[in-house]
Amino acid sequence: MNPTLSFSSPPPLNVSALRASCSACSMHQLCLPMGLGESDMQKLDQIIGRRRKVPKESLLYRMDDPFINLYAIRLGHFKTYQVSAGGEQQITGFQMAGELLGMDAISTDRHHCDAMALEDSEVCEIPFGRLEELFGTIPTLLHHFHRMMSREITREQNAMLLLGNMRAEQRFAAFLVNLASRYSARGYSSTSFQLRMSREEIGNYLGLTIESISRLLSRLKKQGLIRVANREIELLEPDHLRAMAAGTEH
Amino acid sequence: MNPTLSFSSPPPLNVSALRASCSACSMHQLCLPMGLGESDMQKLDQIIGRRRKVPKESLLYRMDDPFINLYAIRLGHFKTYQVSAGGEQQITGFQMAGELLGMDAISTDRHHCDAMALEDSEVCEIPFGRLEELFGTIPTLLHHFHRMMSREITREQNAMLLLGNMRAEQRFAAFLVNLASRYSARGYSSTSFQLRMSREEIGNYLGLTIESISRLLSRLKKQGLIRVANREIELLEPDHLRAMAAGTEH
DNA sequence: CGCGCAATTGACTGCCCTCAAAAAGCGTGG
DNA sequence: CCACGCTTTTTGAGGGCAGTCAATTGCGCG
Repeated sequence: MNPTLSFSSPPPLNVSALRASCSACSMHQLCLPMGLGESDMQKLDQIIGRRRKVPKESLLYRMDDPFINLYAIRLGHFKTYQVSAGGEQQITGFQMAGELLGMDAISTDRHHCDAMALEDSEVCEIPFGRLEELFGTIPTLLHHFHRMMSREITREQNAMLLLGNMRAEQRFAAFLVNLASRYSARGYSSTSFQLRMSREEIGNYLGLTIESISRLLSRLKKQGLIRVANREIELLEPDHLRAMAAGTEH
Repeated sequence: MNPTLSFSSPPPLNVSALRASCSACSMHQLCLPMGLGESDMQKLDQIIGRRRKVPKESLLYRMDDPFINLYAIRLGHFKTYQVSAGGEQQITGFQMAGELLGMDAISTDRHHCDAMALEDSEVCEIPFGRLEELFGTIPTLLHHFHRMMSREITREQNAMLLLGNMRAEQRFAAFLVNLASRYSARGYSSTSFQLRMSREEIGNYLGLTIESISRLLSRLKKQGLIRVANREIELLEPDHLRAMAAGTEH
């Protein structure tokens, strides 16, 4: 073999460079390693599994799959949904970069829902068993993990409030405002972004039909609160939308 | 002082007997100490704070209270509810003995909802800071805690499915079936129990009005699926109710 | 017995769903 | 570039499920 091939200089460092690295990841201020020092972050890097590309519309995991890994989203968007005994599906959340997938699987050691990529995406595998071992030596990591799980709980409580108490218009405004604040936290515009999900998926998540979503978009557009072109959306009156979401607009 | 007073034989053991004790608690197979050995359970006992009685209709904590303790329910029932910006309240769950309250507060260090006793109840205070210290030395405890948080997440995902996808009758059947299985897990009858909450509270939780709940009760009664007398309820056809909840009855 | 609150029942309304058709995107291939 | 087919979205008309409003009944308690 030709000794000039790069095969001949293989410090294991490169291997780990091919693997995921939290310190180099643009999401580390939002994701699991938030608040960790340099050395703790390296320990975390060592247990993080490979990066995995997840093409649009493919499943990261499906319900009842055995639970091995949590997944941190590096790039892209996902939806998680449950399928009821009667075959109906309910989307339980839309996730974006920096968020953690799979925490609902811990309780039964099997995934509790399907997770599908809404666009070509990329995740880091986090073997949960090894993560739990790390918790013993990095209390900061443990505490932040608890915050992330707790955050997931409050997120879903908010969704319950939305589904149980709000009228269609209010739900939709809350949905837009929620997306806006999450993009804002990631350094993107909070007033102008792309909807990564179809009208049908929005409707499913909000407990409404696709027709209702379409009508709501038309109405808000007519009222001058938003501008819409296909999946591109601009919030022209964020304050008004926030008030609408809070139910305090009148 | 009279040396015959019991003061003169004060092994600290008595003090801890006055405090909460997991090993002596009938709920320890369901609650936080599940699966712990004798010595680990004693370590847990040492950090558990006082028992606290919570009279009917009084608040264990309210939204925005600083987060100090988790609470394990020893006895009784609670409801947790959020109040939206518009002042509407949404019940996010009913909790019973062996369940943990307050996990939604970890993410922000403030409670995210109100927790009110539905009847005279009793809880154990669990100082969360000290619990986190224990996690480093009792991996079993940590793992079980994660399961309980994860369980809370799946519980709420199920509630989202219910609120987003089900018709009124299906929601109510799912509600009854859920209560039944939780009483069953606690060694009580799964077919005959007391509703600890009002019709109004049931309706609020299920995203329905009190009138709808009342009509549903009447209809299921007329169909011979249940027997009702005030808050006493008996499930006469649990299989049928399960099928109704699953949406597979026809 | 009478008061107050909770629950039930009935009549009617309205929000959102269902059904249906037209319009707009979007990828493919001529 | 346009034609074509397919999917997604929009728009319209009408219906139904659960909500609203209102009156009655039942139950606990002084």
